[in-house]
Amino acid sequence: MKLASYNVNGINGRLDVLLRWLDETSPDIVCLQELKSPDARFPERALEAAGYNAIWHGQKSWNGVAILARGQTITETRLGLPGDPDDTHSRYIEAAIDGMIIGCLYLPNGNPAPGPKFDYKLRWMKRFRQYAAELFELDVPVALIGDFNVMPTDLDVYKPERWRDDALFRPEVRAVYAELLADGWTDAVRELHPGERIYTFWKYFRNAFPRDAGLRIDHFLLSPSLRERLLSCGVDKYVRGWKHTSDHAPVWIELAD
DNA sequence: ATGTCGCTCATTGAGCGA
Repeated sequence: MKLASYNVNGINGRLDVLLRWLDETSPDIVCLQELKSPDARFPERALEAAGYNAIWHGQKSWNGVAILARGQTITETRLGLPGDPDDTHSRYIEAAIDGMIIGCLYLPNGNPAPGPKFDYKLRWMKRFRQYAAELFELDVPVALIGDFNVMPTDLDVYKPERWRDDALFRPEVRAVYAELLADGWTDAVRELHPGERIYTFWKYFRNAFPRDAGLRIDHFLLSPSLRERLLSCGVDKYVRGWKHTSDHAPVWIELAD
């Protein structure tokens, strides 16, 4: 069973890229971020024609998350991250699929830091950690998947010294990510490849992709029972080289059935 | 500071967030 994460950076603007990738790689479950689409414009029929059921939480212009499943029932278990009724951003959606809980997240970027956007990011992360702990206690298989907008360590940045003050790499942010790991969650990609430079995002400007000036910010956090089933992982880096592509590449993990 | 995108509102370009 293959689970994937893909920040599409506009699901309607890049629908051709998404459909081509789905057709070529056939992941079983897909978490999408940055739909940049209101609910009414989510391309439900095109995805259905490609063989995928879907649930989504859209928003005009920004944010937006969705979960796709190929030939499997998706039972929505949550829309929106709990802990702040005033939070209007569409950044979390969750479902039960095939005996697992799949949480799909688009964590706030937080730039510029310091500032109100960075404060929101930190608050969101703390809410997320608290909620993740509740899921952890349920003792069911859980995967928390998406664009975390966090590089966990120096190994996850092409040039760490240039990113020290950025909201994706500041110590406060990495500390919360480290606390998630200390809580018992496993970073699936780092678990399988502890010493390897792996990137999932390359900026559009300054020729970042050809220079491989990348960041690893798209992650899979696994509960203990899913960690035991983890077989392999990868980044579909070639997709980042396609015309009209997102600034992220799809990332995937394979679990034993 | 810069760079390059998609989206929106409202006209062919500006502002925003990333």
